[in-house]
Amino acid sequence: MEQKLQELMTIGGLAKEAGVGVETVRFYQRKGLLRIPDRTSGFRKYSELDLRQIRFIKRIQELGFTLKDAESLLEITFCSPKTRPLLEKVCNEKIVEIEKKIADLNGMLVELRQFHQSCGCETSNTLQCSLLECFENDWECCENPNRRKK
Amino acid sequence: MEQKLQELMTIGGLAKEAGVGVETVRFYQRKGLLRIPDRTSGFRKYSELDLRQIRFIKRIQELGFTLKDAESLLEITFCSPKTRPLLEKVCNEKIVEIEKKIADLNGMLVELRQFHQSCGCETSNTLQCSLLECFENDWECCENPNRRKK
DNA sequence: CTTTACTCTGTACTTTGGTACGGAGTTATA
DNA sequence: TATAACTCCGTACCAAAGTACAGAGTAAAG
Repeated sequence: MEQKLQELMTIGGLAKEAGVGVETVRFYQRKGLLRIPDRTSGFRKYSELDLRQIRFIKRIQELGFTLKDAESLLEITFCSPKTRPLLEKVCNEKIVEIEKKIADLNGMLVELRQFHQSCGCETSNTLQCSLLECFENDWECCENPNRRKK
Repeated sequence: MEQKLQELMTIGGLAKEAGVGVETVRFYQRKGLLRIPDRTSGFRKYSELDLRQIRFIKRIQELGFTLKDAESLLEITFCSPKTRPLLEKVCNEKIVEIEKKIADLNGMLVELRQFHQSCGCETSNTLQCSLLECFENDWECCENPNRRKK
C-alpha cells in the first residue's frame, strides 16, 4: 500500500539524490553493495531504500572504512535469534576497531597540540626542531635548549 | 663525532628494521618521503634517522592519513621564527582534521554500541531489524515493536 | 675463487574505489 | 516527430600505495 505511493527513481535520479555519479551506482551494484534493482523496459528502478543505503555507505567511508567494511555492516540486516551470534561478532569487531582508531588519533592529537604549544606558536623562541624529533623526545626538544644535537 | 660511530644500513637492513619491503623504501625515495641517501659503490646507505622517518610515516598511515599527509607532517622540520607561520597553519589544519575524525568515529561508536545493546545481544528478543534501519530510526526499531514496518 | 645473497635500474603489474567512453536503445519535451 | 537527454553494456582508464620482475652488478662467506 505504501509501496504503491512510493515513486521509483531512475539511476540518474538516485545518483543525484545520493550525491554520487551514475557510474558509482552501477559500480556498487557490481560489487554487491546494492541489491539488483527491478527494471521497467530495461531501465533500473530504485526506491528510497537504495538511496538510504548509498548514504549509509558514504557515511561509513567517511569514517575511514572500506567498501568491504560497508558490506559487512550492511550484512547486519536480520538480527533474528539465529543470526545474532554472527551479528554480535561483527559488531564487537567494529567497536574494537573504532576504539583503537580513536585512541591512536587522540595520542596523535596530544602530540600535535604539544608541538604547537612548544614550537608552532609565536611565543616560542626555538631555532630549529622537527615534529619527528619532538615526537621522539617527549616534546622536550624545544623547551630544553641544552639537549644534544644529532 | 657521533656520526662516525653510527653504523649505516643497506636498504635491506633498513627495510627489515622498519618492517617494510625494500621496494617500499625505494618507492618512498622516489616520492620524496625519504632523503636521497649517500652511496658506497652504488649501494644506498641509511642511518637511524631514515629508519625513524619510515616508522613515523607508518604511524601516520595507521591513523588513516595518506602519504601526502605524512609528507606535510615531515615538512614541519624547521620551526624557526621564519617558518613558524606555515608551521602553525599546517599544525592547526591537522589538529582540526584529527578532531573531526575522532568526533565522527565517536558518533559511529555510540551508534554501534546502541545497536549491539538492542539487537546484537542475547537478551534482546527482536525478530528482524537492520543496522541501516536502526541507524535511521534513532535505534528505536528494536525497543519499539509497534513502529511501522516498511 | 666460486657461489649465494644482496643491490642496482627500469618497467610492469596489483588492489581499491571509482570515472570516462563508445555505440547503442529509450523516453520526454518542443 | 525530431531532437535532446537519459539509459544500457562492456571496456578502458585513473590515482594511491605499493609489489614484482628482468637482467645486470657487487659483496661476503665457505
